[in-house]
Amino acid sequence: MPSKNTPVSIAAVAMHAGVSVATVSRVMNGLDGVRPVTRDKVLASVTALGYRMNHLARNLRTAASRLLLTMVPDVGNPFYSEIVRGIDSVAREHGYFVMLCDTGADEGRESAYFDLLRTHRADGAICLDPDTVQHALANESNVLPWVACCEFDPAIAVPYVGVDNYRAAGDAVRHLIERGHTRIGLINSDQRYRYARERQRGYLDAMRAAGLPIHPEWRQLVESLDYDAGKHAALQMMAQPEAPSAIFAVSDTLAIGALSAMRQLNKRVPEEVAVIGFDDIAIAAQTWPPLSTIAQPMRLLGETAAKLLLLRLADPEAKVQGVLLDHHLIQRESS
Amino acid sequence: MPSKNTPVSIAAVAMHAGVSVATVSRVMNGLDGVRPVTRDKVLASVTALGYRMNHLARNLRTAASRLLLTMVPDVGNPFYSEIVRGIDSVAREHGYFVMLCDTGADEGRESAYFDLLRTHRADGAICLDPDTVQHALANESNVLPWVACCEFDPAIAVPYVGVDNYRAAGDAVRHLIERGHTRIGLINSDQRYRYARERQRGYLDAMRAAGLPIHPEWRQLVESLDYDAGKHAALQMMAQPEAPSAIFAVSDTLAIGALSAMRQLNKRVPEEVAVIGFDDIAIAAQTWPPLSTIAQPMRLLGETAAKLLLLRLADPEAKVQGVLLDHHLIQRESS
DNA sequence: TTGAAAGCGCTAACAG
DNA sequence: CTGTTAGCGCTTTCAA
Repeated sequence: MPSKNTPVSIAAVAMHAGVSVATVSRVMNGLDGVRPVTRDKVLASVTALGYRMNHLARNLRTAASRLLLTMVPDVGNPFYSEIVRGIDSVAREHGYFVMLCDTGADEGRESAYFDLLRTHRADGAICLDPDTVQHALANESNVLPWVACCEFDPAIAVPYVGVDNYRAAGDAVRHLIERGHTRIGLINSDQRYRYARERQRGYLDAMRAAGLPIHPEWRQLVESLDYDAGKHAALQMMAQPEAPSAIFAVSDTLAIGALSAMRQLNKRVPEEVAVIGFDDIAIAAQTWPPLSTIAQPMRLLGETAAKLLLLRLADPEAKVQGVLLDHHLIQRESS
Repeated sequence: MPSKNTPVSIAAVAMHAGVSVATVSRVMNGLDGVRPVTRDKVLASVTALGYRMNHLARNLRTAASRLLLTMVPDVGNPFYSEIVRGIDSVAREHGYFVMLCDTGADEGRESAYFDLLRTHRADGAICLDPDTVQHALANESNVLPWVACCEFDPAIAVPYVGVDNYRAAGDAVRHLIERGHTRIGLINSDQRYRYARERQRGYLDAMRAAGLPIHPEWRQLVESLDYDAGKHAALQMMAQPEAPSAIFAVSDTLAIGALSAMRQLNKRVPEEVAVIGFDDIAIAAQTWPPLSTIAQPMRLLGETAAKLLLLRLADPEAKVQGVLLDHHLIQRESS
């Protein structure tokens, strides 16, 4: 079976089978209205010639690529990869391929990727970038099919899925308070993210509601979500004269960095300082001590985002709603 | 500026500018042989109408999608995500988008993704799947442009990039031996991966070369590379009457799981049992104790793979070689 | 320097 | 049930 250099076209199959291209097309697309005998004849030619449809041509006709774009700020972050898995599974289930793009939360790069949508190389997009960069896409939201995942601004008319970050952060802080802490620090991330702003609001309000003191020095802002960033922030925070006895980090990666800082400082966790994270990524259960955290349903978040997008694709008119998923506290040994 | 529902085509621009579609095409592609006046006229119409080229149509003509496929066994594995970053950066530099696909190391899924190549929806592919599943693609290697990364079989005629797993594993074991260990265990992964088989060979030969005893019970095979798998394997290994005093895990994630197991067993690391991993993912420096490991140049691995593919795309005839990159030992506190 | 026209491989009316 | 035919939006000779 010589692998032909010239890819065989639908016309070649039609000729070989002694039918018209239309019939071949019908068979390839599983449309009915084709006599079994004819179908078999076509199928035989297909295998005989090793025919494979050129999707490019089909897409041009149908104006659909069956490709879904997923834009994430950082593919390396385990939080995002779990979400991506969720997206991928429902996309594949519906015959779509997903194209994963790492934007680095950069507006320019995101816009470049978004061009894939504008130029019909992708049918729809799921955006996990900061809501501040999402705003740039908001104008086109009515004409271009995209949905927001995790990050979203309810004010812009785009379907979204996420969690109630304000309440979740409050839950984390209230948990710390219940454990007897009064000096609670916050390691927060890039304020371009709405989740960061919301969680900070949750932290602040929970502290106030409990009548606890709020020290600006107990709040550290970091730019990236990697372990080192969390470590440095924690080190910084503990270097102060009156340091917190508990730390709430808005991401597990940051919290794990904080754990590492405590080790370096010879502070026992949770006896001397308690730590709680956010997300519940796989490694949170493996750290020392195992990390308490606010779990987000990552997989489901991704699946839901994909479903919302598919809905929007199926019916561009349908006004699809935003949806909030439940979080929950997982207490392990770090708090 | 009303966002038109009907996407404007090249014909619309031509009409608006009072030129032919051919001229518009020339301008869009930056070909010369167009009078500046004409060019400006066209450009003006382009912005006036908000024209964006339909790449689908262009691709059909040029038979190129500017899309590169990257097939990884598990997007959630931090080792792979760093490689993906490398691939992405050089691809983008050359005007390609990369489409990241999670195959789960499943032959069926990989084949489905590979269809994107066969049906012209992607120009080339980079495969990180087990060499055993790569074999299925080997027949088409001469006609379909793809390269292997990390996993590769030198026997099949496909460009590849990776490290010398045999020697690297030997280095890890020799390091443990130098630290005075004689009872060394191996946590190895799925034997469908050539790297797993090579590292095992490296382990075995290094042990033999040092005249050390080899106990089959000191070898644990796991199916997945997640933390839990490493933990269970380590637990299993330590449950034996004569347990190892050192463990070499073929992946950092596995090694981190082993660290977690030692904690549960109240074994001090490295005093009672030493642990060394492989890869040097970001979190390896943050564990307790910080993990010794064999570092792979992950980023460079990805960049090189992309470059090899680009080379193959530019000149399908050129016989591009396989390349091996250097690894190195990083000793931290777990050994 | 520009335009006319022929496809790229496929789908979808519309006929028969 | 099957075939004819007209495009999808673009690139690319070939002529003018």
